[in-house]
Amino acid sequence: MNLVTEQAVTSSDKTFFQLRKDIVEGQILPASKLSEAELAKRYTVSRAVVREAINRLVTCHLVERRANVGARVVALGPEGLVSLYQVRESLEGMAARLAAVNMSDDEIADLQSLLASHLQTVQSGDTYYQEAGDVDFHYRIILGSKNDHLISMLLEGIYHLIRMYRVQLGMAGPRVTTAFDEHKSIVQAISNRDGELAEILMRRHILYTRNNLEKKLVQQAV
Amino acid sequence: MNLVTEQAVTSSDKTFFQLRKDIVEGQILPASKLSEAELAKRYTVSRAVVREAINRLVTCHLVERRANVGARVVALGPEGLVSLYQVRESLEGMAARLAAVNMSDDEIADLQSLLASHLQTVQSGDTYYQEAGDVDFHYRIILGSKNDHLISMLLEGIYHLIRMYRVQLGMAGPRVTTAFDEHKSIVQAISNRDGELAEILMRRHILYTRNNLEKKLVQQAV
DNA sequence: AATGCCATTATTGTCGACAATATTGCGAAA
DNA sequence: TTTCGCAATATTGTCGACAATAATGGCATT
Repeated sequence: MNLVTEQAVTSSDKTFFQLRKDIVEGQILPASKLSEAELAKRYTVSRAVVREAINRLVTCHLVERRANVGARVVALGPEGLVSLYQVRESLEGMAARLAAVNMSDDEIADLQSLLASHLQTVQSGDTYYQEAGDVDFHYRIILGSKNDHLISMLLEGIYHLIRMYRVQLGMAGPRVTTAFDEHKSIVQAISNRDGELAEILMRRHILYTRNNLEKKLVQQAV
Repeated sequence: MNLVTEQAVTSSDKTFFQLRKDIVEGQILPASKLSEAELAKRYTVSRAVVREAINRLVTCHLVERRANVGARVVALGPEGLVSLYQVRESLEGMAARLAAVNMSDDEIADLQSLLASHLQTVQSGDTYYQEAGDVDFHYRIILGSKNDHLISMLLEGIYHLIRMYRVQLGMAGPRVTTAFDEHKSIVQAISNRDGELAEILMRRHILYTRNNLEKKLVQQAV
């Protein structure tokens, strides 16, 4: 299966994608139980395909399963968010380092033009596509690492969990202009083929994002 | 399921562990096909449990599956080893950083005594337990990070793949005394609660190990 | 009234059979 | 002879039913 254009070929794939979507987007609430029989009825498939879909969700760390008891959607806590961002900082920092070495000149040019279009968006005050743009930016660098292990861990593992947090905490993400400057310097480092700097900047960028999220989390708790 | 003391409760668990063992230890060769029917006969279980076991192996990146075609044990190449070690360097560096903050004083004391016992082993010229000792060292630091995502990625993901490589390349691992000194300085940084240094040293340590493996790989190719 | 035990019930784990898809090998046409 | 297409075969995907295990509730005992 391709990592980016995930296309569902089997019935189990579709159920998996559907369930993942429902969980990440909050249709199915955290800590809720996933009954195999019930889901089988809901999606009009056999219990076997639901089972397989659930197993895949387990490997994404989106649900947890106990033998002979059942599967529950993970419960999100502040510690979970922190630990997730620690892993993300580590992996995506390495991705930036590798991207600086492994991206082609064309890919870097594309990345720069993406950045330019983001600048336009920011200046026009349009905030709607901001998150999508941010995701696009990070995706390109991750893919630019050309490291399959890294790519799959980030794109089919961590990123869905992070999206789930974002939806759950109801944050479309502020920090637009400052984040843009950070993106800009990362691209600069990559186009200079300076992997070490790219890694440092990417890690800082993610750390700032995390701090920002935690701040919001505290506000929300009050 | 506990991450360290993995105990098989279900039939599918046992089959999974058995298959993983057979693959990692080379009983089942890389790039060989995993026929569901054949394995079901071999282990005297139903095809469903074999299927589930194979799916779990897929998530460990030990086998690859294509829809309607089947599953094959991954083929190991030099690039794969490099990309694996890049991920390991990144994650385990972060683990060391976190361990410096999150390990208890008792755990650090245990780590130091482990190091002392390793010194004894090295001085006595005994090389047999060297690899086990090395694994034990790294495990403690990984667990010391107290980050569940990090722990599961490393211990139930990457480490089995690395073991597979080691077995496949037939290297019990040299570099005993130098590696010991590196371990020593890492422990020093951790007991000083210096996370930043611990991360740098761990990353260097893993990079050296990788360079050493690559050298062996080239020698073998000649 | 509270607690511990046992039967009941519901849910998950396992199985064998059938359906759908990919591979293989044969034969026909260029 | 080579290549294309089709039929035969083998393997995977899906299904419903049964077995095993855990959660539930009532009953008896203290």
